[in-house]
Amino acid sequence: MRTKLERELKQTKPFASREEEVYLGILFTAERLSWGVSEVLRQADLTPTQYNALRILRGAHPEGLSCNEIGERMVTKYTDVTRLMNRLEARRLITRERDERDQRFLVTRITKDGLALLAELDKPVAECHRRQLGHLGERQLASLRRLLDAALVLPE
Amino acid sequence: MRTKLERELKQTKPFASREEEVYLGILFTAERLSWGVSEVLRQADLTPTQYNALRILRGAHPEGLSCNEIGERMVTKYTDVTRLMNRLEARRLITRERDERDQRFLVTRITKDGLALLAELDKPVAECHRRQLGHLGERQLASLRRLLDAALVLPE
DNA sequence: TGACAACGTTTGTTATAACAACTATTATCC
DNA sequence: GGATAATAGTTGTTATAACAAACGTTGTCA
Repeated sequence: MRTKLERELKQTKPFASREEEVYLGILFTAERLSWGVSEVLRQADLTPTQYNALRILRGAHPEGLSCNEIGERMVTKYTDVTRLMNRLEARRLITRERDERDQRFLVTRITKDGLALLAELDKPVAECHRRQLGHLGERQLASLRRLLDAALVLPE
Repeated sequence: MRTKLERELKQTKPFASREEEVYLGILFTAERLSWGVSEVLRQADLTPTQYNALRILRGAHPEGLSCNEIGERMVTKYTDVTRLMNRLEARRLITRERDERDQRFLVTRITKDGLALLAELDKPVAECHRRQLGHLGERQLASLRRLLDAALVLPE
């Protein structure tokens, strides 16, 4: 039987290889899932990138992080952290200050407003995930987690 | 033990839920995999989006497709097919002509040059996939394929 | 048959991602 | 200790993604 992926992509010819099919499956699923989350984030006027950065800063609260560190922890590696932070700072969701010991570093911290915004989103985001993936159940989610981890080849 | 995902994201706190972990796992894996392919495509000066569109047109050769149809078949749903095609047409990788029967439609077809460019890329792309996913082996690839398909909730 | 809706594509606008060049600060090493 | 490299962040530029409004063509229905 045709997979949902084939139907979605209106694929008429078979995939070139098993690897290619899985590759496209992962990309397509990622696209679908992140689209759902984007919808939720729109109510807070946040892009997925901005949300990701704020989540990272919440995880690093109250110590804060440098720009580079934020960029490296993001799901989609990000090069232009400066302007991303400019926008969040303009909305008072983060603050920035020079590191006393090493003036090159800029320590970025999430603000009370930022934390409050994230708190508002926690439930709707969790519900979105449950709606999109909850039907898989514990066993399949665990399998998927294990296989995705196996798929990740660490950079040499 | 910590997963590769946790290490990659330098995650210090546990994920909010199993669903969230899988969600981030899929997004991160997709990012990693597509980064590898982008590297390969760079040698042909093609973006992943352009490559995806050309692949679709090769699949629909020689009948061709309308703009909307191309946009809908793409892995990441695309809204601005017109300008994407403008760029490909400027490079003589596609041609466009009005449908005789219904002047609203614009039939887009891949050219010989476009087919030749794709043919050049077939082997390096396949090798990239094998490098990135081949180590999983048949069984795990099949499982992953099945689970990803199960994860896809079709739009109602 | 003529107004209106539906459809496919184009265009305008804005925001942001990607890349490289640049500035400022700290570390290294002779 | 001073030239040089390394590091952190900024800025400039270009290309493109996202969104909505507009345009032209075809279908529908009174």
